[in-house]
Amino acid sequence: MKIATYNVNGINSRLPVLLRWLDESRPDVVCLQELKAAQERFPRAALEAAGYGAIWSGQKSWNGVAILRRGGEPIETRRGLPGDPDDQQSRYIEAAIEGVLIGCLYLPNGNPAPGPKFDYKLGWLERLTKYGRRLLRTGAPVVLAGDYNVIPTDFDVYKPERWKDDALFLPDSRAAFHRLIAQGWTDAVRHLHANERVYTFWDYFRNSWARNAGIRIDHLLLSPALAGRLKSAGVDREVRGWHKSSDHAPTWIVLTKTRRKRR
DNA sequence: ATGTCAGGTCATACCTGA
Repeated sequence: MKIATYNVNGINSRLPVLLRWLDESRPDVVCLQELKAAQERFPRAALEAAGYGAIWSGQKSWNGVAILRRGGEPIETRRGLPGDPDDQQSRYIEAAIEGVLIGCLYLPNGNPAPGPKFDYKLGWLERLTKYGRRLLRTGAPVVLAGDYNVIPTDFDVYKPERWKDDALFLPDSRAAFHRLIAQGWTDAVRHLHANERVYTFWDYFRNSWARNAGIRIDHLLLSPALAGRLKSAGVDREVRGWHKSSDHAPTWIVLTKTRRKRR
């Protein structure tokens, strides 16, 4: 089973890129972030024609998350992260697909820091950590996939000095992310590519893509029940170079099938 | 400090968020 996460940065304006990538990469499950589309403006028909069922949580102008499933409909298990009933931003949606619980998240950017946006980011990360503990206690196979807006280490950024005051790289953000990981999650891409430079985002400024001035902020975290099934992981970085591409590239894992029980 | 996008609007020129 191939599971991908992709911050599309506007699903309607990037639709040709998304459809081309789905056709070429054929993931079984896709977590999308930054739809930037109201609920009724989600391109359901185009995705259905491409062979994908979908659930989504839209929002006008900003945010928005979706889960796609090839050849069927995802079974929705949750929408919205618990812990703050006043949070109106569409940043979390979850589904059960072929025995795996798929959490799709778009963590707040948090800039400028310090400030209310940074506080919101740290609060969101704390809520995610609390919820993550709940998920782990169930013992279920879980993937938490999405745009975390956190650069975990110096090795995940082309030039750490440039990002030292950024909300994606500040010590508070990294410490909170590492507390989440320390619960027992496996950072799938880093686990299989421990000594490789891997980036998932290249911003539109400063010719970043051509210079490979990237950062790694899109992550797939696996619960212990799933870590043993991790077969491969990677980034479809060429997609970032396509015409009218998002500033992120699709990031994916492949899980081995569950072994059939003997009778 | 700069720079590039997309969405949105008291719209064809700015603002915001990223």
